[in-house]
Amino acid sequence: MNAEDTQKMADLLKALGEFNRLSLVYRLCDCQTPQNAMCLCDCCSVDASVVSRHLKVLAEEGVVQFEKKGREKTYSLNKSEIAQTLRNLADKIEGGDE
Amino acid sequence: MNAEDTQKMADLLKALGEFNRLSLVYRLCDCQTPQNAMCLCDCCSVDASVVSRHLKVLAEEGVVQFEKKGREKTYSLNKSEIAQTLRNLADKIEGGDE
DNA sequence: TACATACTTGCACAATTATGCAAGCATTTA
DNA sequence: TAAATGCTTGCATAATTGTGCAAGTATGTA
Repeated sequence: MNAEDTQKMADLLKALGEFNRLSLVYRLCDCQTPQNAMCLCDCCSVDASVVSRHLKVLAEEGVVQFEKKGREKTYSLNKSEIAQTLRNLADKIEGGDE
Repeated sequence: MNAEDTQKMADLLKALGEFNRLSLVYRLCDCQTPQNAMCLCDCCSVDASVVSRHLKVLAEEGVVQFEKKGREKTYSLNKSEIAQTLRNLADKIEGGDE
């Protein structure tokens, strides 16, 4: 495993490894439709600006994607991509590629 | 998902989400036998004291386990447990439990 | 006993991070 | 146009984190 890929994986895990960000991810798990940021604010008891920044981190790491709709931004999980990445890590840890 | 479980999962992901710690995990992936800390030092270019502290974090989160052997400590990955936890997260994200 | 090896711990420090508040921008509505 | 809504950004701050060095402990060896 080269350093670049290791860093990328670490960055993803770090993005997921914060309480409020993970809460946002869990919240999005339960939504069938994309949600705007104000709606997502409900799941963590922090300022809206904080939620905005956490969503930005998640978007930068490819965990969520968003669409701009008027003055709203609607977010959804990149479910299959993130799930696949986590499963690949699980496989590697369990020794599936040796 | 309750707050306690969310925090626990976030703590695990945070433990994995740092470059040198993830490097240690990857290194242990490739070892068939438990490795001592000095050997593990090779995979990250930081002081031995730093490796010691990272291994402590990984042990606290249950990522690795160790055995004391004389003046050495030999570390190994909790492969199946961590792999299972990551797969559960992947399943949840992909919506497998709805 | 003296020394070497394997690790841990205390201290200091720089860098990063999470946060709230206030002010900003963009868009929609009255 | 004025006001409301949804979100972002700048600033300040407290807390956390990663790191190296030096000194410590514990165990093995000469």
